Amino acid sequence: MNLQQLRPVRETVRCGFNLTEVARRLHTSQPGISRQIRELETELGVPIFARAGKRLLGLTEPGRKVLPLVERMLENAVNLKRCGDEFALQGHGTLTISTTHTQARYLLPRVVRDFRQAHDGVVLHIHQGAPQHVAQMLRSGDADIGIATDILTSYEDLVTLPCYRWSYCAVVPHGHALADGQPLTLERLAAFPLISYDAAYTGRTHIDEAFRQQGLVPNFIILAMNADVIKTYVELDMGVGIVASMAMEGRSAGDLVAVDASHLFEGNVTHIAVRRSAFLRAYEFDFITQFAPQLTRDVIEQAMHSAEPAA
Amino acid sequence: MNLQQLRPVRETVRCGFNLTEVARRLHTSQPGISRQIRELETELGVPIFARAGKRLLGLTEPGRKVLPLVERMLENAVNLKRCGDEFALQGHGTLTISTTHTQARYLLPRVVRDFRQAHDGVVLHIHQGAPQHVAQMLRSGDADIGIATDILTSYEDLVTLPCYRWSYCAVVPHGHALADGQPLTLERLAAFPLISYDAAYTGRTHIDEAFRQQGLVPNFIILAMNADVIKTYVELDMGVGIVASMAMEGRSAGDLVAVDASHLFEGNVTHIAVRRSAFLRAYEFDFITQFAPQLTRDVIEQAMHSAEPAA
DNA sequence: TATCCTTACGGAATTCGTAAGCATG
DNA sequence: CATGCTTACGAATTCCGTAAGGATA
Repeated sequence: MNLQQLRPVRETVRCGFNLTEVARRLHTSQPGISRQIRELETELGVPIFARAGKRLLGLTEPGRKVLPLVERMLENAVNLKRCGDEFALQGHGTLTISTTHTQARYLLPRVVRDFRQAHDGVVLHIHQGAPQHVAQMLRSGDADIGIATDILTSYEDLVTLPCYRWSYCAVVPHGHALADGQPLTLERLAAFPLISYDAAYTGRTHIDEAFRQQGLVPNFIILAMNADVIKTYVELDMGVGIVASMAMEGRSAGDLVAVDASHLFEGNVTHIAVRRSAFLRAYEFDFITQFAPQLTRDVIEQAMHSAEPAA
Repeated sequence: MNLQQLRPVRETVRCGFNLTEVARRLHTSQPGISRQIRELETELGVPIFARAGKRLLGLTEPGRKVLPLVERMLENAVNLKRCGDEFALQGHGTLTISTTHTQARYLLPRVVRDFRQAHDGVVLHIHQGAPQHVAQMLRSGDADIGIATDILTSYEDLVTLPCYRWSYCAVVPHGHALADGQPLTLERLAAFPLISYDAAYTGRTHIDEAFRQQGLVPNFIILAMNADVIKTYVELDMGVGIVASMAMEGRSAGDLVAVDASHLFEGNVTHIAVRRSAFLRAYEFDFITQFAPQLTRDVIEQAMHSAEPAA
């Protein structure tokens, strides 16, 4: 058996069973891929892929059983390499974070600054995307650490740790009727055209839920993907923005005013996640602890090695 | 990286860092071993073994970190192969049980008979040894399933499941003073020369403990490794035997009489164990369930995938 | 001096890419 | 006929065992 034979198998599934594309992705020839797959199949004694004539259709029953083991194997190989690198490169390395806009824009800068100071040999990649994209990057091994709200909790192969709780605030232009110092209510909010996050993002469900429970129908006129866009439209006086409160920290001095709305909507919890079976390098532990101080190395390791809280 | 490079590393540790012996054990040449180790070290970029000149002394610090990953990798390779075999051989295969004498002699026969009936293509190996030997065979991958009392509980890489509780009985020749129908007491027992298990076996600690707590000093004249030996000496009228009660089931009709002692000594629990990261074939689940009906496939899988009950 | 690891070298086996073949939508 | 997988073949590489070398107890 050979690790060379495993990569094509994993990639074939990811590429929708098109060997030509697998070859392209793995930078090798298509017959090579074809052969390695068949070699593994002969060695294991079972067909992994279902074929119609010369075309691959999907996984066979043994294939479905074998695939997770193949993936585990490949992940172990990466872990082994990483473990070596940690000592070999002594603090140098790469760290890929996948996260949503809100985190990347408002929470990470401080953490990243401190992290760079402590680990100036580590090259940091920060990917930004929708929460489910974050999860996918983590699971495929394209990212080491994922930071997002909610969504990450549902995957068994990820370990998801709560970091902190946050809530929303309304954003209005200076002198707006809602900035009169009176406490905000859902009724008052619903009277204005609203601008907030698109449904796929940042716990929008909690916003909708709050209005629904009060029997109110909010008038969302723009659904944006991040707070910067929302604020831009608010500045154009197109409506009242509802954004994560950290997007307005230290911003009330500008043209916009933040009005606390934490009592109106259920709070969201930002989570940080890693692959359960990943080998974390020392600086990865450091990063996580810097992002959420209560998540010390011990806490993280314990969470990774313990089971799901009721699967 | 290559699986060929990993095996020598694991074996080197097991052989006490003697490459010549590693080569012998892996049926290859010594320079080959030497090279593969160095190749892996170069690829990882760190030395795995500490060397004094040309001699290997032990693991380096990176080596200690790398070793468990190497072992996991090799185990995964075995799992993958097994997974294939399960489909390819359709019910054929091998099952290696490592267990203590008491289990092998008195409990397993019934289970093995039923198992063979259900899986006549599976070749069954039954190894017998001391409890710690059982654990060792399991951990090294030389056995698939281990059955023993107590000891197995302490390893993190093993999943240990309780099967049933048992206790002791005294064994005396027909017409012996202790076979008078009166309930047995520790005092009465201590008055006779005793024959029981060697300290390394089958929960001897509970026997010693019971006497100690009553301030009695039992007079053990023979410490044997299994009940058959003990019974032989009892038949020669050399003393009173104390054996696991299942060793006397359906035996009171012979020359020997069993006298219940379950109220005198704390009960022992027989455990069944597998490697936590093993891939269990269908017939392995079957075997376990046949040995302990409450251990269904679901129960076993849940235990394997969940964490230790407080590490 | 015996043990034990490394280096050197050459033959064997494996690997891999190109080119051609063939089935299918 | 375009796409997609397999087969065929030859070059390049890798692998591996034998033999010699050198260090250490």
